[in-house]
Amino acid sequence: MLKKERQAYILHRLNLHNKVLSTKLGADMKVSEDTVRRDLQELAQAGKLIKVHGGALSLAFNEVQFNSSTVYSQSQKAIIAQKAIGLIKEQMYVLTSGGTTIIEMAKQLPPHLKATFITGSIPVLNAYVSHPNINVIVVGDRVNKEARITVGASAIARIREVNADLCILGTNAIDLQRGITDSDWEVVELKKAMIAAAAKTVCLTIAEKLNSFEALQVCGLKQIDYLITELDPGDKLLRPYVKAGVTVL
Amino acid sequence: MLKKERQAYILHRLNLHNKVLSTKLGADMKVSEDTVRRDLQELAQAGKLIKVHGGALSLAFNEVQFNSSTVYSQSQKAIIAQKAIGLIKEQMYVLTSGGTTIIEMAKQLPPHLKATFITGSIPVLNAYVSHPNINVIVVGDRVNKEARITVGASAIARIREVNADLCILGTNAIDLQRGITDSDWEVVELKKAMIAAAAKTVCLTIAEKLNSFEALQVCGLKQIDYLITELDPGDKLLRPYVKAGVTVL
DNA sequence: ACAAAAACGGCAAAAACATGCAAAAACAAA
DNA sequence: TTTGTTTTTGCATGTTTTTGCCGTTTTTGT
Repeated sequence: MLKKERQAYILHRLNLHNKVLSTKLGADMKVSEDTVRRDLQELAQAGKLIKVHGGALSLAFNEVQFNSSTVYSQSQKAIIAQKAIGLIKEQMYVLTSGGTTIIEMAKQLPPHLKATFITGSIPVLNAYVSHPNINVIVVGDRVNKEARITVGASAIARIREVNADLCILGTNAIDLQRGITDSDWEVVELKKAMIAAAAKTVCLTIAEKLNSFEALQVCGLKQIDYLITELDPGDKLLRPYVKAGVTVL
Repeated sequence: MLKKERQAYILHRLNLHNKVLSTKLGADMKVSEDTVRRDLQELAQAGKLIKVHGGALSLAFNEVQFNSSTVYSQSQKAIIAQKAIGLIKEQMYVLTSGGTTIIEMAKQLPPHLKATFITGSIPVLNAYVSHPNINVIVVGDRVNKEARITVGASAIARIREVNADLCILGTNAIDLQRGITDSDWEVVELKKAMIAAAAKTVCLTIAEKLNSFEALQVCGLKQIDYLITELDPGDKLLRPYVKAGVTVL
């Protein structure tokens, strides 16, 4: 096997799997690991891949994984937030859960907007109260320290009394079969109540969380009216959700 | 699994769920917990996450706004806070209003203290939720933007349901004839309810506000069990209050 | 205050790496 | 073709990195 051939093969494998192992390459190409190592070294020098201990990683892998600065997916979440804000009309009553995406949305609410927001999440609350025009209603009850959200029977009872126009949920995991799922029982109960109390349910999630799931179901896909991700609505990742009857924005 | 891959996976999981556990990561990636711990250590060093006992937290979660801006009479309020904390015993239920003095108290609560605090004040709430052991109950209702406290019929109804041991009030004005007075009608209503719902009422105020009054009465002096200022209890400024039957600390 | 869980630090085995070297192969020029 | 030079490759050697293990210390929850 020629040197150029070998290196082409390495890049080929790299495109396929995003990673290669020196040992495996050596075995597959029937050359010594030293040779492979030298090849990897050259390719790394040429900027064709990223050399790591034990093998190499594709450049694409690195971009995807490490392009985030301080706040992960900040820009994606900003896009999602803007789309969600588009659904909120003047004088609406909006129920919102917690989560960084919701916080991002709260921060970006246009200053002139007059609407009423209802939440039990402390961090979201903090974002809302600095807005000049919106009304804020707090759902009271015991505070769940991990999620920093009010949970409990009273919170759920209060939410049941609400007739909101929108319920906007930050989502931990969403999946075609299982719908929205979460890991905290108390939070799940709360979200269920919020969905029941609103005319329309909006689900915010970064594309990464699509097709993942956790232990407890919040609701099925059918109960979701809008799904918002940072992707273009026509993206092929979203197609199954469109087929399932969800409006994707 | 390569080291970089592992670390990318950790960040991935972290940004998905805002927290990771060393044990779970070790099991999922089929490496020892020591390896995970070392990975977390490196990532923490690089500022990609926040290492905590048992795992790590995402940077995004850490965004809490504690504006430690110049609080008026900070040192006096710290003294008052300490005296007030002396009244709080284990397992007590404590109703608190808002105000910078109460916030100061909340920040200084000893870490081991196990008690339940009930409040409708957003800034106070923020201080409470970062305490490791106390339970926090939020009184829900509409948020009064000026006072950053929940107000309204529902809030008052919820407070009426409470049987607290202590009601600790930050005070705007106190006076021998008029007792505690305030300027915001909604806040006054709320404070009245809080006093009624607790066995003992504690009034916190800096000496400056002694012998001043505002338009609306919260309660008379007789309803106050403890008066706490930064002054020595024997100070002559406080003597009239002692005579009126208030316990001055 | 106590028991369990987690973190720390050192250790050692294994894997991966770097380096030097020599044989083999490829190449260039006579 | 022959000869000398360069490149490539595999191997031996010693070094570094990585990783799991283990005993000790720290932290945590009850």
